[in-house]
Amino acid sequence: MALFLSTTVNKVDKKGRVSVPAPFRSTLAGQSFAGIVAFPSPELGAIDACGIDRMEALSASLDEPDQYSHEELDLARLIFAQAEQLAFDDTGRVVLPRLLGAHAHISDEILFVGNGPTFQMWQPQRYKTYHQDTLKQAASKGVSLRLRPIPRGRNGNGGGS
Amino acid sequence: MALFLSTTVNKVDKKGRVSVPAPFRSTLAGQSFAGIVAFPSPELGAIDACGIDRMEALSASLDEPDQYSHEELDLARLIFAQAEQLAFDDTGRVVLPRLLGAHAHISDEILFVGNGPTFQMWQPQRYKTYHQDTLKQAASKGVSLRLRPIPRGRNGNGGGS
DNA sequence: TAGGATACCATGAAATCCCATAGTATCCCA
DNA sequence: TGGGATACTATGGGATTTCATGGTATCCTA
Repeated sequence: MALFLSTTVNKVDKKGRVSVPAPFRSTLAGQSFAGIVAFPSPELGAIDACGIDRMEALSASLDEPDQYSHEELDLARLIFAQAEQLAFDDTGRVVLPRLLGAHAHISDEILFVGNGPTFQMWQPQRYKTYHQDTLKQAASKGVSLRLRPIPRGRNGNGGGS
Repeated sequence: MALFLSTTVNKVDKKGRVSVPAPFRSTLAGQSFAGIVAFPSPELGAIDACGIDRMEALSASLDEPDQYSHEELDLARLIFAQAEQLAFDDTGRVVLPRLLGAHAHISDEILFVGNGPTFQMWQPQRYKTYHQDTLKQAASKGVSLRLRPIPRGRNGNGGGS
């Protein structure tokens, strides 16, 4: 299962090329398309991204009847329409399409941030304020995430001597 | 299920490498990633850590509908963003990222504390005062820990699982 | 043929691997 | 039960590989 962690700042060169962080690339290794799928984040001025597998899973689940509301279906269509498949070159870079870069106000620096099953790309400064706002929101509402759900892990660990 | 116990002080060398205590390593043996996942403890000046299985469980639960509030989702993303995957080298060491070390004020010594399903890393001196404060708090309020059935769901929530 | 895009090559810095060592705990055998 | 041998843990340093990044050449399209 794909798991994206950590935060990295990389450069955008004048051709629009960006190195996808190596750890992200290895969590994507083995998927049916060697690259990422990126689309504008619906609510934030950022770019959402994931591997092709997740998009295929989403696509499949859209065919299941009665799983989604009308609004969700509309949103899903929008996402598919705006999504781009960005292939890795042989050093692990992708070319950031103009439109996506513009949506996120990205010029010469780009911030990759892991979101668990997906990741995002931000203009570094804008992410910083978003990050702080999130903390403030959480504090003001008294929310704290104590990693509380422990849905039972997968196979029991084999280690236990 | 992973269980981390006991307390150990180890050294941080000038490359930032630290030996993860051997008992912790065997607790983690058999997980899908040979290493630890570490992220800044939100409130304490310390580092929280666990195995990849726990993060994957959290990640998977994020895709379950209606499990989390909007604020909780945002906060969970923040944790993923700040988390780092630290791989063991062949002698069982990991490299402590600068940012995490700075967050916990760790320079050349690091203290590993088992917390049950997770563990923490502290600057030894700071842990000492935290430890004492905790004891004082407990004493002044007459709190003592008794065993009781593991709560499955938190109160006020559907219960789930 | 011009323009944009893609593939190929080069490089410095940083992370990772590999080897070496000392101290400690454990085991084995008499 | 004592003593030596052995295995393992924690630590240090050097060598090698990987990563991110920049530039040049080639291709396709218009």
